[in-house]
Amino acid sequence: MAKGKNIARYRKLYEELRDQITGGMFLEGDLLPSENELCRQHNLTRPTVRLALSALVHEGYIKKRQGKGSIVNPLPKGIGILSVEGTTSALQQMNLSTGIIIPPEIRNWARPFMFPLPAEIRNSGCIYMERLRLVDGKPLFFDISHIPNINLPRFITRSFHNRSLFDILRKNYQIKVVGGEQKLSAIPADRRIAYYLEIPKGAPVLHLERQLETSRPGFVFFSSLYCSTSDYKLYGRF
Amino acid sequence: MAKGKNIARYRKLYEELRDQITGGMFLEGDLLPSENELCRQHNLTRPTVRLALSALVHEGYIKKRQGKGSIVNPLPKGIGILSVEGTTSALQQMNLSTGIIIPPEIRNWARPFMFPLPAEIRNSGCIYMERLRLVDGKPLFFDISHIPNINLPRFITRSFHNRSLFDILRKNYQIKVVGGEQKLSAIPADRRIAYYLEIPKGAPVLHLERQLETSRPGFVFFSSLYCSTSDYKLYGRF
DNA sequence: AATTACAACTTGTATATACATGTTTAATAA
DNA sequence: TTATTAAACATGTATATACAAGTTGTAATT
Repeated sequence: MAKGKNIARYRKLYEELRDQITGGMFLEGDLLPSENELCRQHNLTRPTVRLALSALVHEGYIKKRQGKGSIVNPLPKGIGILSVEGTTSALQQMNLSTGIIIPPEIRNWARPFMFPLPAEIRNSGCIYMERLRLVDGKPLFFDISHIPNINLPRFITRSFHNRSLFDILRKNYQIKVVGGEQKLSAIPADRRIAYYLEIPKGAPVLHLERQLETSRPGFVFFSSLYCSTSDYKLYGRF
Repeated sequence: MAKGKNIARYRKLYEELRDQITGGMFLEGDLLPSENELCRQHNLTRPTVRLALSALVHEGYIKKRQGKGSIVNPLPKGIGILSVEGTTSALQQMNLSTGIIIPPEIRNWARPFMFPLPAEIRNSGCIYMERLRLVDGKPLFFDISHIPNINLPRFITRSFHNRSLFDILRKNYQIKVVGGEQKLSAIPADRRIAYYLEIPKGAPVLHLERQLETSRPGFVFFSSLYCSTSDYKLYGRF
């Protein structure tokens, strides 16, 4: 498939600017080219350019000031996880590694599940995956993903090494996360969590359960995350 | 002042639809009037109507499906706190009450503060307030607000009873929260927190520190929240 | 009766244009 | 030199229009 052919022009501009920001081409406080300048550079009109910019605003990469311009926000110094963005994004300088505990495999959906499951999804297989995210060698997240096995060719064979699930879905399958629900709680670590996160049993742990809704109608997926926040706090822009 | 005069037309439509959704005029799964219908009803053009709708999408009130329409999302059944929306919003049916522990008062800013303070804010006074949010009589949140005392006439005398700080800022001062940062951790409850939340000392508690950025340039405010999640989980749409 | 094709309606994308309003800089006047 | 003014430029708001693409119900066809 001629990837990148039928993708909206505002979306391509969004991807380009986003890559430039996360890639360090712009630094905190820098101004993006003005809207009219972007129009000229990409041969677009202002409403189209503004579509791309408002997506960047929405996701916290930039802020806009009338009369001033589009100002690049600081990249999250902690672990960006609470906004719509995925775990690994925008973690340039931190030494983040990923340990695969259970590689992607097809399973049945657990019953009961953390969120009510639509019938189409419950009847499909579930791609199950367990990962441990380490920062500077110290385990920080224990991450369980549940993804409906619907029209995701070659998904299981892809490498998730230091790549966000969000990035893979967006770039390889044109599936964009457009929103979702999350449930958050502070719980004492059980034996298994304590073992993986290398903390005492019973220590406070953040538990985040998320249902991610996507631009593909009916396609939602799920994430369950246990975080040790004794050394690092969870950080997010929104 | 003739309030509601110089406010953008798309913003008034947004407020109207938002009130209708949170007020129960639309139920989960209902379709909003189509964009063209809203154009006719309010004598606007589609780009303007779409501005209002995209704000509702952004804040999780609706989702849109091409060819279908604008579909109303379920109102959060838990406590909506993680998205941009304030604490009290969208809690129609739950019996939420607010106990004022320390009513709004002028203080100096604490040093060190949870976020770095811009000079203009550090030199201004700080409106400090402590509240306890109870659901069905059970304390759930211990909420500390820090607001710069800059051009907020009559702020201290306003009633915060069952009103979200966000609503007050938006409707009385035309200050909209446009984003921010948050730091999240799971900590053991200290004596004071345990006392207010009526839980054992050392029980896991969610700690949420937020810096809220607004549509008024340079105006940010802060919130520090301690939540007991043993009975209710924190719930958010994003 | 079941299927197909189409029409009507929906949101998505994009252009072109205009004026309002906030910010910055440079020219001008005191 | 300092203060004021104006111009240039930034984003914000709004209109008008057009076509693409997804959804749904209906009418025609098999």
